[in-house]
Amino acid sequence: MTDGNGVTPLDGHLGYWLRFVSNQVSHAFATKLAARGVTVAEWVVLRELFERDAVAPSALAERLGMTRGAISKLADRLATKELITQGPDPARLPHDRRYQTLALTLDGRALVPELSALADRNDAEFFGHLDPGERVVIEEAMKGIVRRLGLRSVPVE
Amino acid sequence: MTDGNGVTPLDGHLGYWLRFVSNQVSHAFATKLAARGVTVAEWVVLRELFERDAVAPSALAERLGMTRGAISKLADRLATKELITQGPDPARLPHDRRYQTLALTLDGRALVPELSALADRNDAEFFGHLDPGERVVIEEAMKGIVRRLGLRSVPVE
DNA sequence: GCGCGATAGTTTCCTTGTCAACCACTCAGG
DNA sequence: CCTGAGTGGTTGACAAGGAAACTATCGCGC
Repeated sequence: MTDGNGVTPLDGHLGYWLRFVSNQVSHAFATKLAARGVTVAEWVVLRELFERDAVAPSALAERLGMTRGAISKLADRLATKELITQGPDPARLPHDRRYQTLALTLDGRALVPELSALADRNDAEFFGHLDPGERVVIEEAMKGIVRRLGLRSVPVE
Repeated sequence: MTDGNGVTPLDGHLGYWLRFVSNQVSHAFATKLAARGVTVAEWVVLRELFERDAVAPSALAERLGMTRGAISKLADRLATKELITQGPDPARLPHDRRYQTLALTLDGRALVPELSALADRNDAEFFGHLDPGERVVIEEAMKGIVRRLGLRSVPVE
């Protein structure tokens, strides 16, 4: 797996191909989302809030593998777009005023299924032609890696 | 593939898993490279220059899927670290003074095999346990996607 | 009750990339 | 010639995230 120089070519690494394709997929998705005025990171947050309404910023940071600072700014952006609301945690009030809660607005909630359709389309464009066997192998391999290395989210160093 | 809401779960997309793993791989690699004071983008440039000495910035931009502006700044950084040299294109001189050429310094050239070893190790950590069959399926699927969609590099919109 | 450490969130600074305007240079047509 | 279109490279404004310092708040131990 080395060339004449004793140095592995870039594309000799599986990681190279994964990165290449993954970047393309994300980029294509970002373009689709941009038409709706949303970034990929914003989409992920919206999607997360759709599932479990009323989430604490730090919990989001944990789940999404971003820093609390990043979530803080992201939340501000989404609030400005009127897609989410920020407020004190009603479940904890009046006890702990440190906690915040993010939740979808009606607009935000209505938007998620539309964006989800874009995500489906995007995935199909890239992976739709794979035969089910291949698909399973790839998906299981990825899940296996995640499990084996105990990966949670990106920044956990 | 949809949950009760009629919305596909995030992890129902193959792209999600690819991105997840790919991010982890890159992040782990970035950490290893950081110990040598190099970023992933810089590594890719060094690796590219290692193969074909004397490359034009715009050619690099094309190959690596970055803008010319990004390469310009990246080259400055690498030059500051004395890993590459920037100069007029000797092959074209004295004809076209617009062309520039990037080339590794001796330090830069000596560094590549060391970084390559890190890349090998990183890839092995994540993918070393896959059996050869799985590996081939994944790699071929990725290459197939690249070929099928005529992908060249990220930004080609 | 008080103070001190932990914890949630915010803010500041830094890095790195894109985008778009810009400069320098070449060359082809009049 | 000289002008103008095209190309290679650089620069400046901006976006987005990470790291770390900072703020506000809480609750435990004395």
